[in-house]
Amino acid sequence: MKYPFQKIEKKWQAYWQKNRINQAVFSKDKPKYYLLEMFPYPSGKLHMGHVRNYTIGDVLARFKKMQGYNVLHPMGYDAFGQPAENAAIKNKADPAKWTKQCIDWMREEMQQMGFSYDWDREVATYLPEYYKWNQWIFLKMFEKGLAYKKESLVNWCSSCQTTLANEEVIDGGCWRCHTKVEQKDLEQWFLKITDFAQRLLDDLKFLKNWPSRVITMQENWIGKSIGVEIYFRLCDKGGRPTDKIIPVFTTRQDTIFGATYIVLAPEHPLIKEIIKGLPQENKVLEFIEKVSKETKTIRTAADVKKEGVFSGAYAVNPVNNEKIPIWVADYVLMEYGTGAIMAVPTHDQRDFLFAKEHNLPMRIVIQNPDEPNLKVEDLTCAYEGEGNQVNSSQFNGMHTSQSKEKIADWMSANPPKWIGPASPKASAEASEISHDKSHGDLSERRREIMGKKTTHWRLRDWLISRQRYWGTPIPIIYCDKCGIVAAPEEDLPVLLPQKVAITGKGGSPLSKVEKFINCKCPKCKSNARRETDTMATFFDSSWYFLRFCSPKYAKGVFDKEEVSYWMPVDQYVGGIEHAILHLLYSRFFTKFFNDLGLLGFSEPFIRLLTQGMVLKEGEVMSKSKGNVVDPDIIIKKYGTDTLRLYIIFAAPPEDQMDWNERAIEGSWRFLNRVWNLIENYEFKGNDSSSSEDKESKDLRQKTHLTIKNVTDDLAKDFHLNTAISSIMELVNAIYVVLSKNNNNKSSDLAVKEAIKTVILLLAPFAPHLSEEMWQRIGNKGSIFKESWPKFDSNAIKQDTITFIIQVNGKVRATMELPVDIDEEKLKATALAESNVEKWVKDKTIKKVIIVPKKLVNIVVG
RNA sequence: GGGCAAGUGGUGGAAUGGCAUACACGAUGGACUUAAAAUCCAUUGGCCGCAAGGCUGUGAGGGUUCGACUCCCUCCUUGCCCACCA
Repeated sequence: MKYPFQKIEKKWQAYWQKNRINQAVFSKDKPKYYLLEMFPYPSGKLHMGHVRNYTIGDVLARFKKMQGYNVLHPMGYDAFGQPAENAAIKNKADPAKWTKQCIDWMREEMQQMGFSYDWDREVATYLPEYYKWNQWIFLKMFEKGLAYKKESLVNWCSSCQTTLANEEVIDGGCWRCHTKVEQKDLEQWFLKITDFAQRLLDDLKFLKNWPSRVITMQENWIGKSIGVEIYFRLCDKGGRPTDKIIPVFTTRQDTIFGATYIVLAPEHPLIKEIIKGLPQENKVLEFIEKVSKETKTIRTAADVKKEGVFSGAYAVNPVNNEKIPIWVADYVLMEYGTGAIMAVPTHDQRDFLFAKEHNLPMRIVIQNPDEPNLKVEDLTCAYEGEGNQVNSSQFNGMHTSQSKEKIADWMSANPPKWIGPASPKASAEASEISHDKSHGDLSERRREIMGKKTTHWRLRDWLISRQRYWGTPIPIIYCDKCGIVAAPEEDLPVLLPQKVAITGKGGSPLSKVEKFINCKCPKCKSNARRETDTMATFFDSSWYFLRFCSPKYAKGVFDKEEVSYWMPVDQYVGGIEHAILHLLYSRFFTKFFNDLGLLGFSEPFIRLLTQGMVLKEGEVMSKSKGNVVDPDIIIKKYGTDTLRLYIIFAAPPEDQMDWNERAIEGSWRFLNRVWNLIENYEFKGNDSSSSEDKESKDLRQKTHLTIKNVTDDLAKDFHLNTAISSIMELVNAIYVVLSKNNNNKSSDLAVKEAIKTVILLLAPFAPHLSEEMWQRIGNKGSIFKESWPKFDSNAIKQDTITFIIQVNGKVRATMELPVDIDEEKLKATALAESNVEKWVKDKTIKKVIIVPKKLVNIVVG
């Protein structure tokens, strides 16, 4: 008989809603458990990726609930963003209406999946009651100097007509539409995430329950390098050192004596000044012009030949007063370090290739201990390894493992070996060399030293301005008299105007809405203008997990007491694609709130599970490939529980899973087998007396072993797929007993216990079926009010064990023997076994290894 | 170029130092059926053998160990992340 999933699923979904089974109530009586899945972008339709993500989360949430935790399991919508705006342009619809419609559809689909969300806590980021707090947070950051406006080269997507954060540029393209990203000079709002770089890096060590690859990805992204900023001095046309300084950053200060030229990035602000009036001027300008036309992707492709030109100018190396030429080349990037490098062709492969190409001088300063007395003429590539210093003045003979530190200290503490004008004073001109304050503060730079130990970060400040309509308005006002002024807190939210013409072209749509733009300056009351950019939507999602704790709280961004109870999130489940973006931003926001004194912790997510993608025949499901499997169709055919079970069973949660239309039949068959356990078996009636026959005992043992295995799998390492295998094994064992006994009452008690256990263990995976069966075997109320079964250690205890008998490590027999058999007897029994005897006779027994309760290995020679 | 994963039957996968391939899909054979579907039963890594049993087998090669899918070294392959990062 097939189980009637249509009826059952509707029935229990209605029951859960009516009885508020999933409502999370603030209560300190029970331990809390906050389980969160990454909220979706409301596209209007759940795809298999969502189904997998939310099923994994739901299994864990329901399991924790049955274990007696007070579970918070909320859901919401990341509702601002370009897709809705683009859909609105396409359909000539209002993005707000469109978004609301999509949310309604998605909510219905999620309810149809039977996910145990507390729907009273639903949040949607496009609602003023939510984005008001985005604006509040922004103002707090502005107040603390963490939100600032700056003109700089930024990533620009011509297709999306907006700027992008560094984290949103993937392989040189826009993360949404893959259009090649251009560099544009624009004035934009940034968040100073770089102020948190050290803490974001250090605190990764607390995230013991995050996948190591996410940790590594974040480490790489933050990208700390420790080195030395070395101060080269620019020479005038007569070749004498001036007081202008060119700082270069290196992590290889041990090679400073081998620096034979300097290279500036083509965008370096000092170049034009350096080349003025020199014969090379035009050639250099032409080169800069040429490079500026290349996209970053082309320029940074690894196999491209390095190109460059001599600037005509020279600089002086502070450690030995050596005059070396300044080049301009495309292999040096303005974004990293100081935009200038010292080139050591003998010990850096890029410099080596460039020097060979342009016939630049080389000098060996590190000798490879395995290949000493290397000469420049013999080099076919740079030697980048460790070794002993040569040609390095007082450091000669020292190994790089020591010299690195020694040279850094020496440069930081000693004056440069200038010849020429006396120690130069800090000049305003010189401080313009640095293009970004985060790369080292020139005003503090001491000119009395050769260099300074410095740390550089790959992490850049977070660009949050978007020239789009569908987002949170940045609450800033521009006044001709007062400059940049924060919108007053009492005026929040600065509402996003309705009925705005959106074309997707020609800058921020809000800039054309006179009513929105024109306002009074909060300070001087004269006419002023509002900021027309909106916030990147990653801003919205960087704190939504906090809002869930008190979603309707009107007096502040969140209720401190509720947050201190529920937070941090105990288990977060989501896609690996957010390994950097969302997860880094959320960590940053949490630290910021912690600094404000609003939170008593600085990491938002204790445990993280990144689920794998759902593929079809090895390919990502996508509309363009036409290989999308619609969850709705599967649900209509097999029901939600089958879909949920299959998606968990098919692969471990972290791995990719390949959608297999046929394999889902197995899950469907299994649920029917479970259903038929009570259809075919007379469950009601008096329990017959417990029997001590072997069959009952074995089944009881299997039941309790299954409880142990499933509990471990769910609690420890997310082995959700094997949890289901264990339940399947138990069901198989029940059928074996039933078929043998033909409903013989002697094993009745054990069978009943086993069936009951199956229903309970299956509840997190197949909640509807379990509820129905639980009721049908005579229980009242929801199964989720039941406690998770506990195994009886006596039932698991075995009297006998199958010992493995090996001879020279090869299995020659297995023997069923008492657990507590003593070693001598075990040895004797094993040796007496006929097959073992065959392998042992005529040979000398060298050794017998006994592993208690497991095996005997007889080593013969 | 650097980093991190992973590599097991026809397929998804299990086993984290102790019986390799649990559980499931598929396949083959059988029962039931007029027939099919559904269901149930049996078999299912390869080779040898009537059988008992044996040999072989977890990407390749080496090592540690009484014993290695598991630990170590070298290499190959695939996936992901970062990348002219100085």
